[in-house]
Amino acid sequence: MTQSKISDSAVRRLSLYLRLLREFRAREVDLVSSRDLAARAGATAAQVRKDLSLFGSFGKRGRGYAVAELIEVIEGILGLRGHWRVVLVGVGKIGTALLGFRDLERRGFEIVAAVDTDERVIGTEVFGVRVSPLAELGRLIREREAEIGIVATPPEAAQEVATKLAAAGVRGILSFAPVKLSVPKEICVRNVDVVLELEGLSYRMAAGWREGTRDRGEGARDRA
Amino acid sequence: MTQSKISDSAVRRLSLYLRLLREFRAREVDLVSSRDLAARAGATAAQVRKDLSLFGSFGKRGRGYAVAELIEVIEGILGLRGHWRVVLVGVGKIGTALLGFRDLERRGFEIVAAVDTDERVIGTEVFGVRVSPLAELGRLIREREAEIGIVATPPEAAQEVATKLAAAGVRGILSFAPVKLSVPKEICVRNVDVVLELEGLSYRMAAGWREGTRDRGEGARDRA
DNA sequence: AACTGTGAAAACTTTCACAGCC
DNA sequence: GGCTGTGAAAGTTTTCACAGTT
Repeated sequence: MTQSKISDSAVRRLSLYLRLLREFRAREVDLVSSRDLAARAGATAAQVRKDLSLFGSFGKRGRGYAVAELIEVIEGILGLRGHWRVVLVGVGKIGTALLGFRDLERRGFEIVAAVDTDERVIGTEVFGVRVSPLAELGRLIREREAEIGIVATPPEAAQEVATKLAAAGVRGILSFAPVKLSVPKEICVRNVDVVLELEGLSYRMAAGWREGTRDRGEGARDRA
Repeated sequence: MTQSKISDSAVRRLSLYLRLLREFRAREVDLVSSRDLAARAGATAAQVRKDLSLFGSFGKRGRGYAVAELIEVIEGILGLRGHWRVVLVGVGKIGTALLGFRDLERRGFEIVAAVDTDERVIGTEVFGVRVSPLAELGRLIREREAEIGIVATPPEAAQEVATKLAAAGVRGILSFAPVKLSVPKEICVRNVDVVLELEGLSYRMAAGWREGTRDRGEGARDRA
């Protein structure tokens, strides 16, 4: 059992490159070198080239990469041509923040339905999305063809919600609950966990980060 | 230049183990095996043992790890004995959600001050924390001895805020803005980026995640 | 018998360095 | 001259497998 699977970090970097490329485009730059991208992404030029070469040859030797073209290529790789329809479960503090976060839609993730269990929220409209009772979750997912579910409930409720999402046919779940969700393995799950990130900071602040800092970024690299 | 630096993923797993250990403790389990932890963390038993052995020998052969003791050990490793004082910059949707998120404090991260530029928010109290004008940021950090800054501002403002945080002496920054922050390299930075996570999901949903799924978790492993 | 701690092997990721092209 | 694409080398992380301990 060999490759064919691209590492998580490589995918993450592609997202990053994509964002940077859009900035370049907005500034009407239309050719970038791996070095340009690397400097801004905090990677090395060789890594940028390698990441891209995992999927094909998109650059022009001696010149660089065509910004507009590379944007399309990476969008294709990441599955971002077109919109994903997203259903939100839990309209508490995080859920509300997500509903108000225009970037999601601008980046191709449209929240097409929201549900909650709290009587006081059900029936209201939050940032233009009507909140339905949890019982409607399955129906809403099927009717609106949602493919991604966001879990923004208290941790105790998360597993039950994930099971329902899976049963109703979503293929991906983004969870803000600090618990490991068990779902059929063809469903992709990711977690966002602020406490975990803060603990990561804490570790580096307490222990490392003095010496041994692998400084990246600006410095000249690649054929130094 | 060799080791001595523990990988990010290992640190992340330690956080995870810590959380699981606390659950075990709440259920009055006082001895766990690497296998128990692994099953719940989505790792392998060997990995749990290796992660811990990077820092010392904390288990009892033939029995397992003492829950209470291991909690203390990991808290020590992660720098979580005692509280970190945190300053929040940006009391918009995300900032407000963070202020209302009691888990932060329970996990040792106390928000001791919050600032914003919006006149309508300045002077109000949000979940018990008074919001001050941005101009006060430096003074507040010094007076309240904040060591971590959270950046929850629009992306355009993030770099400027980060520079101020650094100048005022924080040693760690957690940023929700989708930009690479440049700060003196002794300051540790982490990003939380929901769009990036969704794009990661998108990639797996579009491309992989069919075959090649390295299923983990439940399955028997280690000395199989 | 159950389980840890750990060297050694395997797998994977990053960096190097250079041939090839514009 | 400047820059990509890529094998090969170096480095890192994960897994294996077993000696050692209770």
